Amino acid sequence: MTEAEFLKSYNPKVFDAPLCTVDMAIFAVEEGELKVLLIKRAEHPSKGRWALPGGFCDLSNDATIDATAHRKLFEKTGINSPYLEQVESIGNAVRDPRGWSITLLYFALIDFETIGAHPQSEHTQWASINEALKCELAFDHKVLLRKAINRLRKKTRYTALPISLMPRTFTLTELQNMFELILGSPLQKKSFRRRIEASGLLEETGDMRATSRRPAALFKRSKNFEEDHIFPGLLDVKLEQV
Amino acid sequence: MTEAEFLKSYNPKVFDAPLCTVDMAIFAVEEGELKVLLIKRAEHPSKGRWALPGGFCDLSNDATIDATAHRKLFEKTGINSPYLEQVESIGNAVRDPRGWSITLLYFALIDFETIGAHPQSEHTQWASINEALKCELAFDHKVLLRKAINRLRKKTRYTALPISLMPRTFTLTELQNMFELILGSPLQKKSFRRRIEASGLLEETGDMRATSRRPAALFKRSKNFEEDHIFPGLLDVKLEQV
DNA sequence: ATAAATAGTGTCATTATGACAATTAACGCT
DNA sequence: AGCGTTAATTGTCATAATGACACTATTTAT
Repeated sequence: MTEAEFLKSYNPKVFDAPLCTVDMAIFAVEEGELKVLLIKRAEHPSKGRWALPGGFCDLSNDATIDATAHRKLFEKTGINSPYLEQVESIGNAVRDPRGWSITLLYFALIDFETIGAHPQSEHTQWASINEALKCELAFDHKVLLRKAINRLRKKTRYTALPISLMPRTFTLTELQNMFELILGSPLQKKSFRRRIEASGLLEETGDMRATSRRPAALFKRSKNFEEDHIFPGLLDVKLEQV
Repeated sequence: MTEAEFLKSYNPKVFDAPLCTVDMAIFAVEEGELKVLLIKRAEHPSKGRWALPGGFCDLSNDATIDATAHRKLFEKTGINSPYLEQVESIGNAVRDPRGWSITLLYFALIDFETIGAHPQSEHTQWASINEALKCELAFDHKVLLRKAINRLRKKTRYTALPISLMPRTFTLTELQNMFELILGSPLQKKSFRRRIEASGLLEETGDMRATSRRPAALFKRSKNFEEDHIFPGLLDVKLEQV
């Protein structure tokens, strides 16, 4: 039998296949808090529970699983090009009452200022991490959320990832606040600035942020910006794993 | 409708689900070369091509995707408890001619000396990384192999992962050779030993390796061994990404 | 005994971060 | 204009970890 003949006679439905979904932890910062987008499930199972946005791969419209993730993100936030990273895939017989299921977990980092909109309604909320982890989330989404947060925290110790949560321009103090917010502990101002400057990831815009005190220089991503730039040393904080 | 009623009437087969497989890059070292296990495909598609070992999740026997990975590893190597890590999931419409498919990519690190057997036959070979990447591997397995190798190399710069490729006891020089083999560049003996010693991951067995020259102290994993121990600094090598 | 080879150590330089003080620039107030 | 307050920015030294490289130690072969 040739491969062409084999494929002609192949029926993918004869084997049991797991349910396959993409779930996303979409992070943003608002009012000095790290928040995650939650959707209230409109249908069974887990109807009425808060959940991470997600859904099935649409085989006829999504070319890749990343496309599915981008589509989900766009449907919920209107955002096209966020920082998007695959965290891990979790699959087992018990996580979804409909049957053996696998989810591809992503996280996205977005920023309200460049986007403008942050939908909030009866069925959509931006919950702070602590709030979200206190909820009874749908399925195993609490586990998923923990994995996403832990990944974000871990990478914040040795990469420049949190820059992707910032608006187009920002001050170094604002950026440091973002790092501290994610890590949950304060950083040394001087060390932080040295790191950032040595990385060459940012450049001054020339403008200043007008505040009630001494104005701060505004920075933006430079030509050679890469969000997961790896610093030569780890930031010395003890992470609380959630 | 209650959730129970919903589930009763739910048919997972009405939606098109992607094919879902687990593929593994199983690494081991032999004769000073980093090798990966390849299987010659017995069936269509890609019949006759070399491929990474893998296969479908067996929903009735595997409780989790990690169980599938462990099962595949055991089937091919007889090994039960290797270092096993999920690398990434790759899914798209074109990687498998049978249709939209997702693979969950893992890599495993094993060591021949503790295991004993390294199957090699007409249908099974341990190929050096360079050989394997020169082959026309089945499906997108060349891409998968690259991803697995790059992950291994990257983590070797800041973790103790390669210890999992070593036999139960080994000398520090042998361990350094392993690191150098993976990284593709030489390391400073002193720096390397300092790092390892400071980590507390290893302890001396008290025995010595008898060689034709000065004997070397044998080490083994200590109580507090953890394969992905993170060192405070990056090894300073420029990685060639494959 | 001596050379060769590999194991293991000593030492200083370099790089990066931690700690913390000092300086600078703006604002509001008197 | 001068002063206090606040936040931005820089200076300086200590500490930690790696890089470079030389030196010592131990074994075998000759």
